[in-house]
Parts: sequence; C-alpha cells; structure tokens
Amino acid sequence: MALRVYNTFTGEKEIFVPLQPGKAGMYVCGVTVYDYCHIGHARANIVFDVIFRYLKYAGYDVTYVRNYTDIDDKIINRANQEGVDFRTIADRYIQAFDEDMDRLGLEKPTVEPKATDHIAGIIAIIETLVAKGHAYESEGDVYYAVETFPEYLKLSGRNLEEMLAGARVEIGEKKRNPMDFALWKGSKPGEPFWESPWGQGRPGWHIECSAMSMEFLGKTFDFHGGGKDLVFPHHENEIAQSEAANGCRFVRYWLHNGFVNINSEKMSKSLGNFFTIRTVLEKYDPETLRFFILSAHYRSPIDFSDQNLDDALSGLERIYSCLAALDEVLHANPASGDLPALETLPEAGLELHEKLLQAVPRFVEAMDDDFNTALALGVLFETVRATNRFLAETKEFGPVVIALLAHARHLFTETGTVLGLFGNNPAEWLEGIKAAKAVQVDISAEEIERLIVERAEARKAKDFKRGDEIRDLLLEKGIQLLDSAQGTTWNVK
RNA sequence: GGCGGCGUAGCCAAGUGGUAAGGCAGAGGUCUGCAAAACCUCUAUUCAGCGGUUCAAAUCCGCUCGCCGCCUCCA
Repeated sequence: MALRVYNTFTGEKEIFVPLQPGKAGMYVCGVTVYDYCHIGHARANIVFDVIFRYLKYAGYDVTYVRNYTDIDDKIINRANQEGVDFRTIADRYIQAFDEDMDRLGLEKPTVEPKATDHIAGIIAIIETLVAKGHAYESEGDVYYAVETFPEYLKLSGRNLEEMLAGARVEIGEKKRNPMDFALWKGSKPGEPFWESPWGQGRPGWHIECSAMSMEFLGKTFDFHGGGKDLVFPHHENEIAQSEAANGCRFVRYWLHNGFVNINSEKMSKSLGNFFTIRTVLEKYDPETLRFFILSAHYRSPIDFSDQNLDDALSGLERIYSCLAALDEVLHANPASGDLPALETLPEAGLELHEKLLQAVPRFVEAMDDDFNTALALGVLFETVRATNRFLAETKEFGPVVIALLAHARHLFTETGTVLGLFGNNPAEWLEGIKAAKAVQVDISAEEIERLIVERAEARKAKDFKRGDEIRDLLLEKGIQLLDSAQGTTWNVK
C-alpha cells in the first residue's frame, strides 16, 4: 500500500501524492540559535530525519530544507547579556546544533538556510503583502492584517472572534487588530538591522520560513513539519503570509511531532524541566537516545526518564548482540548467493527464512503507515529472535546457512539506513557500552582480568568453591562473568 | 473558558470494526560443575468506567472519571 501521512490540516491520514511525480519537497522549522538544544529538539530533528530518509528509501528525489533562525529577540537579548554581537551568539549555537545533530546520527538536509541570508526575499514578500493590502506599516513596523485573510486559523481550527475575546491577547497600539502579527520590526538603537522600505529593522519570526521555503521549494510544496507547538501561531502565520502573497496553496501535508515529556509534563524552557542533548549524551549513548525516540510513534507524547532510557538501551543491546553474533559467523565464513531455497534449509532455518521474506514488506508497510517506527522496530525484534534461535540450534555453517545469515544481516543494514540505526560495528558498539558502564563500577578492568585468570586456574584445579567465590565477588561489584568455550568474558550488569 | 489529544500487562509501546505485535522487567525449563548469555515456555478472557450501535468493538457513538497539550516565546 502507498505511503499514508497524517495531515494536521485535515486531521486525517492521507495517501501521499507528490506535487511532482518522483519528487518530494520538505521544509522543517529549525531552531532559534540562542542556546543549546534540548531533547525536545532532538526528537523533532530525529523524527524528520527518519522521514527524510524514508522518503528517499521509497524512491523519491527529496529536497529537504531545514532553517536556522539566526535573528530574533532572544538572540539579541543573549548577545546583550554577554556584551557581544548577535552574530557571535548565532554562530556559536549553529555550531553547537550541528555537533549535536551529528552525534545523533542525523543526515544533512539538502539545504540549511539562515534567515539573515534571505533578507531580500523576506522584504519582497512583505512588499507584496503591503501592495495587496494584507499588511500595513505602522511606526517603522509592518504588521499582517489577519482580518484580510478569511482562512486565517484554518490549520489550528480556531476562531478569530473567540481568540479576540480571550483576555490574554495584549493590544499593541501599533496594531489595528490585536491578532495582527509583525512581519518587520523597526530596530531600536544598538540593535542589529537591515535597510528596508520601512526603515532600518529586522524580520519578524514567521516571515523567514515563508521566504526560505519559497526560495528552495517553490510557492507550493509537499511537506512542512515541526513540533506540535508550532501549529499556532507560527505555521498559521506562515500560511497567511505565503498564501496571501502567492495566491496559491502553500503546503500540501502538514506534519507535527509530539512532545518529549518529563513526568508526563511537557519539557520546556519556561518550565525549566529540560535536559540539553549534550547533558543527556554524557550519560547515554547517542544511538540509545535515537532508538528510544523511535520506539514510539512520532505524534505520541514520549516520557523521558532514566528508566525508559535504560530499557531502550537493553533493547538496543539485544539487537547489537545479535548482529555481533551474525558478524562473527559471517566474518569466518564468506557469504555468497541468494536467499536459499526452502527445501535446502535445515529445519531450524525455516522460520528465519520465512521471517526474512516478510521482514522488508512488513517494515515498509509500517513506515508507509504514517512513519510507524515503533511497529517497524517490532518487526526487527521478531527477526532478532528468529535469528538467535537459528544461531543457537545451528552447529554447521555450510553455504546455505551462511547465505541465510547474510540475508538476516543485510536486513538490519538496509532498515538501519532508514532509521539511522545499527550503523556502528556491533562488537565495537557493545564494547563501548561495556566500557561506559565499567566507568561507573568500583573495580578496574585489570583487576577483573586478574580475578578471571585466578578463577580459571581454580576451576581447572576443580576448586569450584574458590571459583564461585570470585564470581560472586565480581557480581557483587556489578560484574557478570560469561563463560564460553573460547574462555571467559565479562559484562557490567 | 475555547479547541485538541491521551488513558492497552509491573514498566514502555503497536494495534482505529473481525477476536490483543514487540521491547524491558519477572517466573519456570534447556544448557552449565554452579551460574551468566542464548534458546524454549509462561505472564492482559482483556484494552479507564458506564451505556449504545453491530453478527462482531480496544477500535464507531454518547456520557462519566483521570491525565496532558495549544490558546504567550517554544521542537
């Protein structure tokens, strides 16, 4: 079945029909660069990274635009606090954002425009809006007159009269209607500015997205995404600006991701209950964070907690352990050929064979259904179990068996490309997790190794009492021993 | 107050009309000198509650309870 996406605009899942066959245009609101990103930003960006990857996987030629808002009141405030230029602040946090996204395994969007590089385009749209009577100049500011756009609030399903009746809307003297919003703000002394037909000033918050999306994707394009909190006013205002200026439909499918919660409450700057990405990554592996985020549907709220991250890590370890086992076998036995015919498989391989045949179609079906990554991961876990079972029961690794295992391995490589997961060398990744855990343990690796040797000697001498003593001692310190034919390894519990 | 969402096992989480995926945790078993890992089996007669529609409801409708979001900068 074809790709279906939930469109905020209609409130329904719709079959995706691209504007131009074989192509997809996507604009996602980026960050305002005045501080480090928190995990809410991580979620939004990871979610749209996966959507970008999946659209490409599905065969579309995708143009993905994600902007940096590098001029804004908050940036100016921050610059004033530090006594530096706004550019210094913006550049610092653009770099920080790039580092964070890179660590989280995000692909680079096709274009990452900055608002300040598009002032001319912004001014051009505002001029058009003024000329068409949708905007007016007022003491150096330019405002959008919401009453001139009958479809205003159609995205968020609100009612202008009722919103006006709400006491929380502050009436600015410069505005004709309290709901009008700024397209251009005249600059105060000492503030950064650009020359414009209305004097020196800077763009309002929403207009940059109208300008940049039009520049790179055209007047009408396929997807526009962002966090749920952007529906109003940001996206609503973008629609008003773009559609009034261009006289045509702005966005065809609106996608909005759910929040990251802390104790079931929205994480936000104002509540002060946020964690920055870098803080979280001091404690957790970036792929674990990514895996955690993808373990829920992108529109659902997701609760961030140590417990949930630990569970995610356990799940990811299960997958990587399976991949490490596969790689070990495949490394020792060169793979070749296609998926073997059923009748040539040993009994234990039938289930795996069947799972592998279904895996990609099921994965695709899950992703086609509004990017259901949680379901998709479920499919992969089923394959892990089938693989483990087969591995546990297989003694001889003939060409047929190897071909089957190679296909299992390939499944994870292929789906991992879409999800941005499993890209690490499994053995190395597991080793890294182990090392990270080992740091928190009150015993050195050398000491552990020494005790393992001592235990081996004791066991060789059939001194199981001493051997068990050592094992229990280590277990007490959180070290779990794993005996195998090749010797003893250890893990941090 | 207006608009919207959610409530599925101890925890996380899919499933939106056809008889409850998956993960974590837990219990028993196989393996093991004993363990661990892995594997096998088990763990929701039931989807917040109460009514209704239907041959059939976690899924649709109504009401109730609880939680959350947007309405102000916010991913």
